[in-house]
Amino acid sequence: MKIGEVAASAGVSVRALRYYEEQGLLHSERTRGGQRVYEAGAVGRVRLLQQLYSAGLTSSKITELLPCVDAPSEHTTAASVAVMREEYARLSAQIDELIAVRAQLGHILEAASAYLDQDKR
Amino acid sequence: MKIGEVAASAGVSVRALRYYEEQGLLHSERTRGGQRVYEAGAVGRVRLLQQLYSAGLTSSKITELLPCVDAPSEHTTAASVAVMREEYARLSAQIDELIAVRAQLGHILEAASAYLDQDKR
DNA sequence: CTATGACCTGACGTCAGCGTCAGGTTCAAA
DNA sequence: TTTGAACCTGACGCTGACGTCAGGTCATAG
Repeated sequence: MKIGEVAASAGVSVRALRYYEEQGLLHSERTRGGQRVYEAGAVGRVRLLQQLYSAGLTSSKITELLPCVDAPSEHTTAASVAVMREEYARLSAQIDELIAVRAQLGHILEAASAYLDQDKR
Repeated sequence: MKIGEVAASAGVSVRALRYYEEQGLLHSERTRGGQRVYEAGAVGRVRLLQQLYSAGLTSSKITELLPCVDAPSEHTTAASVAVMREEYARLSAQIDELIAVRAQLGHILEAASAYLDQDKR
């Protein structure tokens, strides 16, 4: 697969894919001419990256974690497990906070909707 | 209250408070000399802002929502309710995604921990 | 073989939410 | 009245994840 196809399939920009490679998060072969060629798994990999990014992880954190995902046996050190525990806790805290905010928004929404309904009568 | 006290109480920087004001999210009176003076409620307001920011809302979204929070009856329009519904949905989606990511991380962590334990024997 | 669309490598631009520095003013205690 | 901590307004700096433009190369359909 060429970079454009991967980008389209994964729903990201070509620039993003080059950026991921620059960060060491995505690997590619090259043609004689120097153009990037990806294995089929690349699309899934990119989707995973997107998920992790949108979960608030930074490139460097992902860099620390990916080796464990790729080869759990080879690169699992006490340090990487510690990083994962940290991120797990951070994620949990963030989730709780988001849920609290959503609940608040829910209350406000309810009141607002009721107000609008009443207004219509 | 002066800006330094509010900052300390709310656990944010003085710069952040000025920024919030610049964005129209936080109001203050002024002394004759031009220094900011806040009501007691400001600290809670700032905490709310922090929550919303950490929930991934941008200043402009918050700007759209705050009037509804402040005066639910006065500024509740169909448009603002629509914005709130959008944000509610976005939040829900984000929460689901985070939970999924956390679960993945959990699996990896489990495997990694097991591997380390086995290694020790 | 050639044309043209996709790809390449720099390298600078963007946007948000502040940090930080400069240079000057205000306030409250002593 | 003085002094020094806290405050003021610009205005530039920073970080991360890309967007975008320039100038050139590659690949493949016709």
